[in-house]
Amino acid sequence: MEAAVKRKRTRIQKEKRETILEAALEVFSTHGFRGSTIDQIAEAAGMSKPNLLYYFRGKEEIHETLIARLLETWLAPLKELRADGDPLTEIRSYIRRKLEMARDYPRESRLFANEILQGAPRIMPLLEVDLKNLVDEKAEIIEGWMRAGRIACADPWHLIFSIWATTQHYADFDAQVRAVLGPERGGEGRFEDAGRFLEQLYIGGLRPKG
Amino acid sequence: MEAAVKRKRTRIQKEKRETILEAALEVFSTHGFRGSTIDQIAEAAGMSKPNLLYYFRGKEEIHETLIARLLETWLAPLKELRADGDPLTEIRSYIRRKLEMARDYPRESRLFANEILQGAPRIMPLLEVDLKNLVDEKAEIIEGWMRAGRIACADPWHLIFSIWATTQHYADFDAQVRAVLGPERGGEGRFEDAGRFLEQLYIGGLRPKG
DNA sequence: CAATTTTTTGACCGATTGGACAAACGTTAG
DNA sequence: CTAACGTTTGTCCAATCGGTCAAAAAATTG
Repeated sequence: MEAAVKRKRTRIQKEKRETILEAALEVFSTHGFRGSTIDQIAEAAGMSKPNLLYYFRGKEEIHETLIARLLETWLAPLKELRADGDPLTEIRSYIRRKLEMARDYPRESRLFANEILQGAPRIMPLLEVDLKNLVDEKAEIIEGWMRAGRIACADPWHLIFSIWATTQHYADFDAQVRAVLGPERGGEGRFEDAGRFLEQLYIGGLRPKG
Repeated sequence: MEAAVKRKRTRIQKEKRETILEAALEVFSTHGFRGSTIDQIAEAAGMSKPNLLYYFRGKEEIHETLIARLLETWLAPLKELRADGDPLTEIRSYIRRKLEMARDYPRESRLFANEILQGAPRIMPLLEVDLKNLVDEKAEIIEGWMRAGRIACADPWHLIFSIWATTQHYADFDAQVRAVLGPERGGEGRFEDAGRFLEQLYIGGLRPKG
């Protein structure tokens, strides 16, 4: 209670909130926001609906908490791109990190994709500020490499978009990827195959001419 | 009525069904299946809910009709990939066609993305048969080009995935692309920029070594 | 014109939804 | 023990959902 400003949470509150968020991630990522019900989340979290609503004010607050926390995780790989590294190595590492995230955190990727797909109504401000600033900053770095002739010239923003697209594809469109590859080729090896392909594509496509 | 097998539709029925499908595409693509209501679709189509339900048996049937029709449109660009053409030209044309579809039919792309994101519950059989067969066939062609040394060797399935991902990204994640590019760079020119970038990436990445 | 068929609508229904609430339960400090 | 606190639950509610239905209104046909 208090003035709602003070964050005084008991141990149980912290634990239960985590349990709920974990369950909500599972449910939201597979059914979308409107497709998910509080009952579903409550059941997945192993508690009753009123009990869940004791820890979160409502469905919206759960979703907001999840998205806000997710954005940090999502920006992290790009933040690691360093201007003082070897360009091709830096880009290759970034692709690898993003692909690992698609493999290890597909639910987070799908939650994010769901939100963007529907116009990002709940996070547009964050995208326009935090994400845009980060991308602008890193695009600047990449552009510097290009001007120095260390990699081929290309639009750095669209380069970043293409890396997002190709890597997250394996999380967001997993159902389609599996369907097309079939049971044999669609196993766990698909991420290694994808990694090899993407590395070759980007190394070849970005190697400076000459 | 009749035996339901015979398709005897009056002029009004055909027109109204088209109006409904157009409205449903708009609504479904921005809110997903569960996020959309019949009332929303009816209002977007300019008619009452019972009137809409006079032309379609239910929400599910509208969605199914939409998806079935969409799949044809969606497979078409890949079908045009011809084994007897110049490899790099064929691939470049395919990328261009897909990018044009993302630009001109973003709602269709998002409808499809929504469905796949949630595990493709309604079209998995179609993916496993129609889509898989088509991709396998075209992957075979691409593999032939690679064996002949006409383009660099790479996994043809993942090559196709990457083309899907990078082109559809501009429709599915349009909100994010616009947010990052900002008002100036995010205008209509973004598709031309994307086209130039992707062409360079794939031409460079697939040019045979030597 | 009247008869018939197609189209449209207002009223309604059962099910599900997000959420409220008081009562009950459990735990711990005195 | 009791009082105070945090936690949990059963019950209930208003709103919304997909869908039905009978009857009105148009349109078509004779």
